[in-house]
Amino acid sequence: MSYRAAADEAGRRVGLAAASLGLPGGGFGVSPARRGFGDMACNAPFVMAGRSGAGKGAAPGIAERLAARYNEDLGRGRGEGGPAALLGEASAHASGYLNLSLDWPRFAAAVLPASLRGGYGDAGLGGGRRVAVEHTSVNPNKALHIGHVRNVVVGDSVARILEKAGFEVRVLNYVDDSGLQVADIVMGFEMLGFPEEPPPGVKFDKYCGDTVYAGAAARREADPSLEAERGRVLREIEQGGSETAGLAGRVTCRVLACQLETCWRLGARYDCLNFESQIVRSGMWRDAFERLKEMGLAELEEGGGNAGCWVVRGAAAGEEDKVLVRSDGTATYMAKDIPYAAWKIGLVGDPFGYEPYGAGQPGGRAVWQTVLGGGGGGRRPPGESAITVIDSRQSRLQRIVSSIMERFAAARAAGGEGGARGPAPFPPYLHLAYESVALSPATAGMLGLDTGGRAAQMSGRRGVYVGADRVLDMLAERALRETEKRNPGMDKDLAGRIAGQVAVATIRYEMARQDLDKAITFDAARSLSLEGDTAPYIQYAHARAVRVLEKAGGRGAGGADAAGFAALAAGRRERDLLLLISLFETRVAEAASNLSPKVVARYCRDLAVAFNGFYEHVRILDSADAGTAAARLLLVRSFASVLAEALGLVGAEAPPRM
RNA sequence: GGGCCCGUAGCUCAGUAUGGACAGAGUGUUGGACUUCUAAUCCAAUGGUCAAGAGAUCGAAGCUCUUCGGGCCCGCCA
Repeated sequence: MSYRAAADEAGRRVGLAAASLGLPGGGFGVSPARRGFGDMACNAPFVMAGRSGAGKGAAPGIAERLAARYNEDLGRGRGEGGPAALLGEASAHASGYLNLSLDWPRFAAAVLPASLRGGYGDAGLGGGRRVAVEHTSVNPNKALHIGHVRNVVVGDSVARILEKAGFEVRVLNYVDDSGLQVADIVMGFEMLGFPEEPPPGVKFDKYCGDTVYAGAAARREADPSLEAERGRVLREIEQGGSETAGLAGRVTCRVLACQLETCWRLGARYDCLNFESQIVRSGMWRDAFERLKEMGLAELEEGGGNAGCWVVRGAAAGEEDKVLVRSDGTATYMAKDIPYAAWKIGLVGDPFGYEPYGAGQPGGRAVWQTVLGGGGGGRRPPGESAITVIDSRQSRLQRIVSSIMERFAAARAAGGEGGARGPAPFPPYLHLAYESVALSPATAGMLGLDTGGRAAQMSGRRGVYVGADRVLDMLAERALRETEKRNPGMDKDLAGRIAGQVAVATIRYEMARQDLDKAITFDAARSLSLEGDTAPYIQYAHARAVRVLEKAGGRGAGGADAAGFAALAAGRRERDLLLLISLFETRVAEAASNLSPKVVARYCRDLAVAFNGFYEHVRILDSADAGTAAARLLLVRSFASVLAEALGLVGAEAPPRM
C-alpha cells in the first residue's frame, strides 16, 4: 500500500464520475497537493474543459459538478463497487481544481505496516530487464579527483535505483589501459628515471598522476623528440608481449587497485572490469568494422580532407564526419568504443573469459575482470540496453556510438533475434551525460591559481585539481571532531566508522542532489559544511528516530489500533510525514525512468525535514495515551526504515547514532 | 562559423519531462528556543520585474522565436 494506490483509486473514481456526467475522460492526473488545498489535487476539470470545447472559464463549473457526483458516489459506495478504501470527500476550488481528500486514519493504517515489509518502494518498472551501467572509467594513470567523484556517484546511484525499480543491473568499469596517457607514465618509468616506488605515505595512483605523468608530459613538451618515443611505447603496449607492455600492465593494474580503493570507499560497487588493451587485441574491431561496411555506416572517403579514411557520417544534419580508420589503415579510438558498446548489449560475439578480480570488494558482491580468450564462457551479455555515464564533453562522440548501436540493434531485431517483450524502457545504448565539475575561484586560489573570479577547469597535469581521497579525508576529520564532541567517551572505532559514513554521505549527497544538466562549481568551504541541506542533516534525523525507538524499549510493539491511527491522523506534522513515506515507490519510479538520482536525494531531504518538524513539535514518548504512543512509534519506525533505504539508493548509510 | 547545456532571493540550488491555485529550500543577516525523545535541530523576520523581449494559450518560471550573459564541444589525439 502506498500513495499510488490512493491516487489510482481517486483517478478511477473521478473518471467514473465524469463518465456518468457525460464528460470526456482520460488525460488527467492526481498529484499530492500543496498545503491548504486538500490532500491530492486533480486537474481533471481543466483537461475536460479543454477536451469538451467548453472554452474558457468552464473548469470551475466542471469541478463543481465532478465534486458533487464524486461525493454522491462515495456516500453510496458506488463507482468502486464498494465504499472508499482510502479516500474522503472531494471539493471544487474556485480556480478549477478538484481537491481530493484522504481518509487519513485508514491511510495510515494501510501505509505504515506495509512500509515495514520487505520490498516496500519496489517500483516494478524493469520487469527483470537487464541493463548494463558503465561508470567511473578513469584513465589508470592518476588518482580520482572531485570531477570523477560525480561520475562514480551518478553511475552508482543510477545502478542502485534501477535495481530497486526492478531491473537486473550489471555495473561495468572501463579501464583505458592502452592510451597515450599510459604511454606517458611508462616512458616516465622506463626512460626518465622516475622510481617505480612512490615516496613513503603517497598512494601510487596519486604519485603516478602528480609526479610521473605530469613530469613526463612536461619533459615531452620541452623535448619534442620524446613524442616519437611515446609513440613507440604506445605501439608496444598495443601489440603486447614486450617488456614495455608488461610494465604498462603492472603499472595500470596497480593504479587501478588504488582507484578502486577510493571508489569502494565511496560505496561504489562493480560487477565487471573491462580492459581496453584486450578489446584492441581481441579482434572485435574487425567484426564490427565489417558490419559497419555491410550496413553502409562506414564509408571510404574519396576526396576532401579525409581522403583515404573510413568515416561515419555525422549523426545530425550539419554535423561533421568522424574518422574511424585513418588513411594509413590504423583505427582511431572510436574503433574501441564501437565494439565495446556492441559487446555490452550482445551485438557482437563475446571474445572474453572472466576471472574474479583480486580479493573482491567490500560487501561481498563479486567483481569479475575480463581476460583474453575463453569465448564468453556462455555468459549472457551484460544488458539488453546499456547506459554509459560520461560527462557531457563526450556528447558528440557518444551520439555517434548511440546512433550506430541503434542501427545494429534494429538490424538484429529485423533478423528476428531478441524476443518481443513490449516497449523497451531505454534505447539500446544511452549516454547519460552530466555537466562537469569545476573549482570555485576560492578553491582554485587555495591551490595557487588566480582565476580572476571565474571557475577553474581542473587539470591533473598542472596540479589544479582537488583529489577525491583528500576531500573524503577532510570530511571524515570534521565529522570525527563533531561526533566526538557530541558523544564524549564513545568507542574510538565506532566514532571513526560513523565519521566515515558521514563523510561519504556528504560528498555523495552533494553530487547526487544536483541536476545532471548543471555544472557543479566545487567550493571547498561550502562542500565541507555539515549543516543545512546536507547529508548529515538527513542522517541526523535518522539517528534521532533510532534513538527514540531505543528509548521506547518494547512500547508500542503490539502495533497501533484504530484509535491510535485516528490520533495520529489528527496531526499535521504526522500527516506530512506519512504522505512522504507513502510516496517512496512513486519517487523511485520517477528517479529510475528519468535516470535521475537527485529525485531520490531530494526525497531523502524532504523526509528528514518532515521528520524533524514532527520531532520538534510532537512528543512521541510522552504521548497522552498508549494507543497514540504506539501509532507515533510506528510512524517513527516506518520513517527510519524508509529513509535508510532511500539513502541507500544514493549510496549513503544511515548510522544509528551520531 | 556550427552544436550541446545553463541563467530563479546577496550566494548555492529545487520547481520546467506532463503549462494551472500565493515561485520554494539551504546559506547569509537579525531575533528567538536546549534542567525535555541528541540544538549536525527547530521557530520567526529578511530577501525574487523567475536574464530581456516577442508570440501561441482562458492561463507561462515552464512551450515557440529572438536577443543578451556564462560553461562546454567541434583532430587522420584518446
